Amino acid sequence: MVIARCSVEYKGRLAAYLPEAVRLLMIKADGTFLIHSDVGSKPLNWMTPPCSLLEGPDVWTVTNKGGEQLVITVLEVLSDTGFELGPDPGLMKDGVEKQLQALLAEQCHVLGDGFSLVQREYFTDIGPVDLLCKDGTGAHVLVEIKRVGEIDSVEQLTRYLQRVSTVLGDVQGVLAAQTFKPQAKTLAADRGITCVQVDYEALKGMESNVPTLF
Amino acid sequence: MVIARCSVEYKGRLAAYLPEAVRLLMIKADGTFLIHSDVGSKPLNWMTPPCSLLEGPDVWTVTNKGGEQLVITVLEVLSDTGFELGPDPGLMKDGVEKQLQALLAEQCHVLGDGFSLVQREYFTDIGPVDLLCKDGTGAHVLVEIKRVGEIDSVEQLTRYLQRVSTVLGDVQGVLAAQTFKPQAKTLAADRGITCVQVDYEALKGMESNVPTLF
DNA sequence: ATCTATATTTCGAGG
DNA sequence: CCTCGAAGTATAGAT
Repeated sequence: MVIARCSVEYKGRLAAYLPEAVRLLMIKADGTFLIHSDVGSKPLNWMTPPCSLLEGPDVWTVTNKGGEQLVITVLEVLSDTGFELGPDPGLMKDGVEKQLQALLAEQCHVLGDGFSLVQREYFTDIGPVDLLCKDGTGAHVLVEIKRVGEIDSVEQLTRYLQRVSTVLGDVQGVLAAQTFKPQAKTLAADRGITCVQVDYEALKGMESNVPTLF
Repeated sequence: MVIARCSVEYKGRLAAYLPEAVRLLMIKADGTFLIHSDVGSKPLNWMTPPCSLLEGPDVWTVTNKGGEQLVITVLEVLSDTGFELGPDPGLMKDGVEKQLQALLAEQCHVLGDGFSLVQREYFTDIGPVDLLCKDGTGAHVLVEIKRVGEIDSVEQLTRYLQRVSTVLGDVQGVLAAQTFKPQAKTLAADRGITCVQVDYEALKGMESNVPTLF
C-alpha cells in the first residue's frame, strides 16, 4: 500500500486520465491493482489480474493480457507499507434471489389463490422460468422471481409467456419481488401481468413454523 | 486505514457474515467504509455514506440512514494509519456511449446507405431515442447506440419502434454497437432490427480527417 | 429526493 | 473459454 502524489493514464477499452493528486495505490497479493481517492466506494481506476507491474523509478506500468495499460506517474511517495493478510474464508450471503426462489417454490400459495407448484426452473428454449404453477382453476401460471422488480423483469416474463403459450396454451404471468419500480408495475399492468410483493423474512419465518415430520 | 484480525456481520438488504481473518479496514474522508481482503477488485463488504461509525473497544458498528448495519468484531489490530489525501480532480473518460453517440450523429452514413440525421436524442413519452435518421429512400430509422449490444438493447429499441410507429408510421430499427452478444443478434434478427458493428477509433479518426473550417 | 440508464461494471454459474 | 444473469451492484444524469 502506497500513498503517493501521482497522475494516472488508462488506455484500454476506453481512455481515461487522472490529473496529479495524492492517492492510495493498493497492490493485492493476487495482482489486483487499485487506485483510491478518499471519497467514493469504488476505485478511481484499477487493473484486475492477471496483470504485470513494471516498477520504474518514476513511472509504474501495469499491463494485462488484453494489452490494456495503466501508467502511473509517481511524483512523490508519502508512505509505502506492506502486510501479509493470509487467506480469507470469504463472504457468506443469505437473502439472494436463489433463496427467495426456494422459499416461494415451497410456499407458492402466497402468490395467488389456490396456487400449487408444477415445476421449479421450468426450461424453455429461451431460458428457464423460475416457477411453473397452477392456479385455483387449474390454469398454468408462469412466475418470475426478482429481489427488485424492474422493467426488464417484465420484458423477460413477457418473452417466456409468449414462448410457453405455444406449448401450454393460455398462460398467466406473475412477477414476484420484494420491491417494485413504478415503471415495472405500469408495464406489468399493460401486459396483464400480476405483481406480487413478497416478504423474505416472513417467508423464512413461515418455513420454520412448518417443520418437516422427521 | 487499519489492518486487523476481525469478523464482520452485515444486516441490511440481505444478511452476510465474514468469519475471522486478517483484513484491511478503510475509512475514507467522506465516511465510506470498506473491508478488503488481499484478493479481488471489490471489497468483501462495505458501507456507503452517509453512515456513522460507533467505535467501541472490540466492536465497531457502522450504521447508515436506512438502518443497515455492519458490525465488525476487532480481535487484533496490526496497524492503524491515517493520511490526508486532499481533494481529487477526478477521472476524465473518453470512449463511453455518449461520445459514441456524438460521433455517430455526425457520421450516421456508416449506419446504412444514404443515412442522414434528423435528430439526436429524439424524445418519446417512454424515453429518448439515441438517433432519428432517414435512410436513402427517405424512410425514418430509429438508432439505438450501445457500447455492448445485448438482449435488453433490442427490447428497448423494440419499445421505441412500437411507440414511434404510431406517430411516424412505418419505421426501421438499427442497433449500433462496438460488440454484440449472440442472443442480441438473434433476437434483433427475429424483430427485423439491423445490427451494425461500429469502430470507435475509426470513427474518431474519420472525424479528425474532416476538420472544421475554422 | 427519486428514478433511469450506464458501466473498463464485477462476480459466479453453466455450457 | 465464452456467455449469461445477478448484484447490498455504484454512479451520474434527469425529473
